Amino acid sequence: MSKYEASNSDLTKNQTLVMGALSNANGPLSAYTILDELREHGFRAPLQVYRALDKLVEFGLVHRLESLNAFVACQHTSCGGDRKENVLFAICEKCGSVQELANDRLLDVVKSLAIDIEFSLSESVIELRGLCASCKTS
Amino acid sequence: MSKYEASNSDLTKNQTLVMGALSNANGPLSAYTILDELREHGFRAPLQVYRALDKLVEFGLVHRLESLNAFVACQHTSCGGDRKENVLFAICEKCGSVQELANDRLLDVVKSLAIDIEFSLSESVIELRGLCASCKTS
DNA sequence: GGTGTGATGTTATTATATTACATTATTGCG
DNA sequence: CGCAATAATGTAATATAATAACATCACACC
Repeated sequence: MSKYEASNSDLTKNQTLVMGALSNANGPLSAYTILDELREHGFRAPLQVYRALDKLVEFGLVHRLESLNAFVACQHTSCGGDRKENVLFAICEKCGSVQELANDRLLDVVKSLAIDIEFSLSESVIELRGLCASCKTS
Repeated sequence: MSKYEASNSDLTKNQTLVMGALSNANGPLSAYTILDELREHGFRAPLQVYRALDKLVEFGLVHRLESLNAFVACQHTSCGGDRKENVLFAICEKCGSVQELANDRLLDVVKSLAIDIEFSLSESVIELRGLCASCKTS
């Protein structure tokens, strides 16, 4: 199995459980929140969660939010391809919702900036903090 | 003292010590690394470091790197002004060096993107990962 | 001199993540 | 099939990062 061909049906038992927890959630979850939710399914230790998360992130099915130390299910209809690293997030500081975006213009600017400073770019962490559309008005 | 007027001479004893540790370092330091370096100066507990860091970040003299859980001295000749949040970082995954940048074009794109999705932007976390110019060639 | 505010000290605790090692499951191949 | 290699899992312990709670100290200001 190529690392780009992983689909939900290929996932192992633990990966499926973690993916399910993240898919059911309406926002990002911490590893320990996932652990607590999965105790009823036999999870006992953080490592069971972290190992599953590592693989899910590798498959592109889950993203790690660096500024939250949390994880969120990919919102693209088909992630796991070459756009895996080309995403950014708008994180609402009021309701905690996360909107995942892929913006070519922004990523082009990032890439050209990297070239300008002779930086060999492997990944961009872009996380916008603020208020989402609905929290902004309420 | 306005929060924009803080200079090194205004800093308290602990803030000065933490600022010194970060200024001497050639790259980012974790709060606990700072703690260890400052034990000889009487530091005993993490909170002494975190409280100083909170203020230094507020003053714009130090930036927090979200993807590293670490802190770095501001590299601008004069930070602490209105550009405080308008910076991004290129983090070398080989040597650990961090280059701080202020790029208007990138930040304009971020702002217009936020407008597009009706997101009220308060802060942008932009951290590029890859290889710096010198590590790239060696 | 008393009062308010900010800084500091200290202990304990919570939150996040990894190391180390043993075991089990699955895959691929002769 | 039987075996070896690889991947996944289980478990305990530990490392790392950050905060809570509470007491005390320093100092400006009236």
